[in-house]
Amino acid sequence: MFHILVVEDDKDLNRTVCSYLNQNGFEAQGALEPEEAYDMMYETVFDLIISDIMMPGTDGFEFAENVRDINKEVPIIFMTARDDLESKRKGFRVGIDDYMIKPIDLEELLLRIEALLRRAKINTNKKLEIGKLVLDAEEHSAYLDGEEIILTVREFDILYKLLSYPKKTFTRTKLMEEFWDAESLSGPRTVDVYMTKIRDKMSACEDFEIVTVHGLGYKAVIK
Amino acid sequence: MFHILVVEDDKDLNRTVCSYLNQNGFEAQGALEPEEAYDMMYETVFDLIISDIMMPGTDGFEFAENVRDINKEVPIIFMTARDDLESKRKGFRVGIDDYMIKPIDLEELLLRIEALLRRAKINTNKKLEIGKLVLDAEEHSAYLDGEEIILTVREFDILYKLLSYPKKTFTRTKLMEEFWDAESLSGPRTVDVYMTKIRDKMSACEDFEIVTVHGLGYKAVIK
DNA sequence: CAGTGATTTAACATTTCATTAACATTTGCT
DNA sequence: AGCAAATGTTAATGAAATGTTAAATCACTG
Repeated sequence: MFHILVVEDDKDLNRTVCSYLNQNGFEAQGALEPEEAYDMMYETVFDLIISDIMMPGTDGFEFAENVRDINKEVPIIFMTARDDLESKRKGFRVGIDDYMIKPIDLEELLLRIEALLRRAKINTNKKLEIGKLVLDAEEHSAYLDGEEIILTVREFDILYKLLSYPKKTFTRTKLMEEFWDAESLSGPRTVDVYMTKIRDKMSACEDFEIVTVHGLGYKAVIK
Repeated sequence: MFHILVVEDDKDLNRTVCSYLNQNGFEAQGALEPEEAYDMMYETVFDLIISDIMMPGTDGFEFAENVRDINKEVPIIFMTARDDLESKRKGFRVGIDDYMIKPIDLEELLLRIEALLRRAKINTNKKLEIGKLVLDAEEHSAYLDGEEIILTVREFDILYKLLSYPKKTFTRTKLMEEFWDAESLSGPRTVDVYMTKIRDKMSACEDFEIVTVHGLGYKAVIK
């Protein structure tokens, strides 16, 4: 559910970190060099990036700056063999969020990832409870008052997103960027159809409402 | 100006950290024990808290939990002599954001504080507060005394603009350039209608006024 | 390859809101 | 005061956005 990008030219370390994260409930993907990372960022929206500093070609600082130009929000953790203050200073200056010295303690990395995601307000808590409604991101299922409500993957994703950020308006485009393949040619009106479906299926739920923001998009409002 | 609370029973270290932060543009205050810290939190709203783990009386974990009960948002950094994973785990579990091992490298502490504040700031919505009126740019919504006032996108945009630059006069043309499509052929009198609508919807708000600047345009004046 | 369910499109219904135009009022000026 | 121009106000209009439904398409499974 949470996508993490690991940029590290050491193949073994890369695989170790990725598989550890994958075993712990994340969707981690590895890139061996910044160029590969850029390509992957076209495909997937990552919730967090872990990057080495010393890499062939673009170094980690440059990479972090480029990432920041595109996305000011995504948390970045640097991983490095160097423990000199100048590197740290440079790293924090280009907008990283945390800094870990190799050898990496994987469990600590996990703790720091969770702390950062929590702070980035990305809910690591995989269950969302809104009154009598429970959304379980793990199971991709919804229960209203204990009774399961069958939602398709798209329906669930959209609803979960909206309810994760109550009152925040999402444009159709934003939602599609997030949940549809990049190459998808579906028109934005598709989203409208999903809203009708979600509203319909959730009509028995009194605890929130999907509100249309005319000219912008949709938002969930908790009552 | 950011307010930082340093909770550390070692008087020397406490003073060292505080004065270093104060020299670097922060308003740091020290508390020698959690009880003192609670008192200070009554007086001041802190933007960040740095806490030792081992302290007489309440320990750092308990302290962090208590702080979290009151304020779920404020970033917390732990500072400790211990470097055992169990402590880290416990710390991150009670909701801290970062963890530093003594002896503290002050410059690194500063970097981490800045990274955390930056992230905390990204997550604060751009809110405009004018007396009892709150405009939330993120939500595109207005609350007067807690009660939501429904505004259309245009109404909100215009009002937000005017209130962002109180007393500055905006011509109809300027406003239209900013919020209308470039190809829009709408006449400038359209803006007048919006002013009527905004004044109407905001009639219950005593804290500001939209003033007509005859021959020029409109401005917001805060009372 | 048929069948099931999810997704998308298309068409039509409905709602919202931007715009205009008409008329009322105010302002600035002589 | 008296006039013209600027602004205030209101309601009606229509274009654009959204809601809804059903049928078409796609993707997968047995």
